[in-house]
Amino acid sequence: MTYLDDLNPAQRAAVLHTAGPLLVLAGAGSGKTRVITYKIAYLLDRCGAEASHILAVTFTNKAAEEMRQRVARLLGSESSTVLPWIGTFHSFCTRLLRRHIESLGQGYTSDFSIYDEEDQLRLIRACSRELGLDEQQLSPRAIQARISRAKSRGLTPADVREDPEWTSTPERALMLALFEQYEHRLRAANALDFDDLLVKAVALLRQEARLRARYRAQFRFILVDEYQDTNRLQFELLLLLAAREGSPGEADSERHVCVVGDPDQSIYRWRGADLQNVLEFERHFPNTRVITLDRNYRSTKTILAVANALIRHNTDRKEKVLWTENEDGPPVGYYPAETAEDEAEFVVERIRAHLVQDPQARIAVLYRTNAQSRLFEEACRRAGVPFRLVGGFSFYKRAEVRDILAYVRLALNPWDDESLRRILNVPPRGIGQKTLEALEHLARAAQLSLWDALQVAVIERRLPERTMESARTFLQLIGRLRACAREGTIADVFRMALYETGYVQALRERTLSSSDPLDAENRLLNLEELLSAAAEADERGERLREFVDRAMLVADTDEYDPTAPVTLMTMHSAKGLEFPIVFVVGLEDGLFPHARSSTDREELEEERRLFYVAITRAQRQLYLTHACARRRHGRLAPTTPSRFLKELPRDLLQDLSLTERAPIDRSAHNGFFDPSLAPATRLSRERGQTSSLHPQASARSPSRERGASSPFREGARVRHPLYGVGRILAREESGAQILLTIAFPGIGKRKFVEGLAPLEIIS
DNA sequence: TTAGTTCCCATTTTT
DNA sequence: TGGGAACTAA
Ligand SMILES: Nc1ncnc2c1ncn2[C@@H]1O[C@H](COP(=O)(O)OP(=O)(O)OP(=O)(O)O)[C@@H](O)[C@H]1O
Repeated sequence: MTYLDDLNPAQRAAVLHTAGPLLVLAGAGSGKTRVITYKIAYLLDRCGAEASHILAVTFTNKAAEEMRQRVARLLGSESSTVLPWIGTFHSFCTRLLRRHIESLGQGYTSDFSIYDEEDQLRLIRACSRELGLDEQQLSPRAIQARISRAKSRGLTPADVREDPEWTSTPERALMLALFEQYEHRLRAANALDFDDLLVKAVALLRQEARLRARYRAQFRFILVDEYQDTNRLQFELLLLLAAREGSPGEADSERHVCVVGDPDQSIYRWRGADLQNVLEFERHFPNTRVITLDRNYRSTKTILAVANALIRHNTDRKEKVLWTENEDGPPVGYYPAETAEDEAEFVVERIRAHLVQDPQARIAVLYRTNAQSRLFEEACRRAGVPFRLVGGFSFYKRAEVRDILAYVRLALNPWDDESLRRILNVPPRGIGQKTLEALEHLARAAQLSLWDALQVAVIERRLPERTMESARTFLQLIGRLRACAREGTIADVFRMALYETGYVQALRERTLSSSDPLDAENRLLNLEELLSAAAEADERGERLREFVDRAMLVADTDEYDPTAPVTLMTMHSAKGLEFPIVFVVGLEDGLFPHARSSTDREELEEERRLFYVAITRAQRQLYLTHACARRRHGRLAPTTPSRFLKELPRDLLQDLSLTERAPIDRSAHNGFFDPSLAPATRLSRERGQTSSLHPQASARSPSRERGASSPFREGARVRHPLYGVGRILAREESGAQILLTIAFPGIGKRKFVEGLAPLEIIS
């Protein structure tokens, strides 16, 4: 009974309740995730449940992995228990469809490709061009968002004809045509976009009664975390797998569905998350037991009071107040910086102070948009504070990685026109725009895939002689890659996609003679990493398709490393995480709440919930900062503090600009000051902040200090994973970065960015 | 016809 | 700040 003692009575009740539907509604940090985790352990440990009977759904892959580890820890090392399937809805659907999509009878094969947002945008552009639409008028992004929202509600182009969001638009005929074309092309490409993964899984289970019965019998325990942000289709899936069907022979009483969520933390309605899933849960699952948890274990009383005060400003909610036995803790730090650069300096200086005090501290900097990360990255780099950046530049979303993946995806699915289009002339092989257009024309006329069109064009000699040669070589290349995909290891396939395609060769040439050798350098490194990832997957015994699926489904947040001392990420990515120290930055109207979500009341309330999520990530110390002036479109413009700040209790906030010695090194900012800053300076003076608050504008020379603290001195020997051992020839500043020129024997000189490149000092 | 360059745009959040 | 489209040189 040991681990059950870690739970309070309400939590324990939730864990012990294992028959029938259960809805756990609870505030931030009240132990919802803990309930799910413990319940899995309890089911395996005490209820004799088989791992295969349990389906646990989390919001991200990373959360899934963490949960798996926690469950394993609870069960103890002595148990060699197989763990249940824990993952996101999307990965669950992927698995289901890889196995059964052919029964759906819509022409898909189990080799279907998964199209992520980038693929979708390319496809939409292609459709747009084909229909002769004006891109200015209908931005591909907007179309993609709208199509996705419709699909996540389970709507088809036919349904959408009646939908107000669509019929009210002036371009509705065009939009509709585009939607239809998009769907048509996806199907022809044997490809599913993210929404399709859910759409088709629902269709499959709805249509195939036997399959449904089989999975209903298997997954007798279904647990869903972050339930408040599930969409319509995910709810449908839940209904199909777990709602009472009334067919005899089914032991519904033994069936258990447990969903946990917090309506105040619903921050994904903009992409179709539907709170109706929570509100109507009890209607769809009769005899639901509802348990609420309101004791917070995460944050100090102060932080919690601030969070509670904020969220009360939402009208569209059920009142619920969290409490805690934790100590009061320090006041929430508030710092209005003059400029966004100053804000970053302040935050990083504070981080440094915290890390000196407690090297184990885990600190998060949370912002509204990914673009805001840059200043904090630079400030960290300048100060020598190591950090992890989550999101924005996911490894598997980098262009070079996507290019190589496109080769592999094309090898796996010959109908995958988007992948083919992507790499047909990458690296340049003389099959350019005109040839592609000719091929597309042929494909359309003969109802062929682009791949088949290419083959036909070669066989029937429909291309100019020069192009013929390249096209033939290309066809053979993909043919070999395909054979390799069938028989070789994952690493073999990627090696072939890297080298035989000439991709690496082209990049190597660019490291020698191009405008941006550093960029080419970094790309080569990323590809090297991709190859290692492939080799690791081989070692785990993974299949090529699993590896590629995982690459397509990785989310930004999946890169989060819980042991990193400093993490930079969006507030959205921070959902479900916790940190002793949290900085919420950029609290300015227009940024947060974002200008595009400030007018509509519902959208504004979602922004407020987002702030609530951000605040409640903090365990001990919370900082709120903003800048009084910030560069936008390159121009420095004054800003207004976020309206949300006014909603927080004054007495719990401490204005650090009044008491704090400003840790800002003025000398570093000379270049930034220009006349347009004047209003902002005045603004901050009115707050009692004067330039005398910056007495530290000492002669501290940042570059010298950096030089002294860095181990990367000229003459030092370093090891690089790709090039081996070399010697540092030069170390120079270039903007915010420091460039190292390193000579490798037998290879030559290479340039790297200090702190970015995987360099290791050899003493 | 292709490849490289310049210019110009818009710019939230993400499974 | 970067990606994409239009433009231009080979
Ligand atoms: N009964 C308990 N005793 C001690 N600590 C607890 C207890 N319940 C939860 N905690 C701790 O409180 C913190 C928050 O728990 P958890 O992440 O499960 O909450 P949550 O409700 O999922 O949070 P959020 O909704 O903010 O994601 C964790 O650090 C967890 O270990």
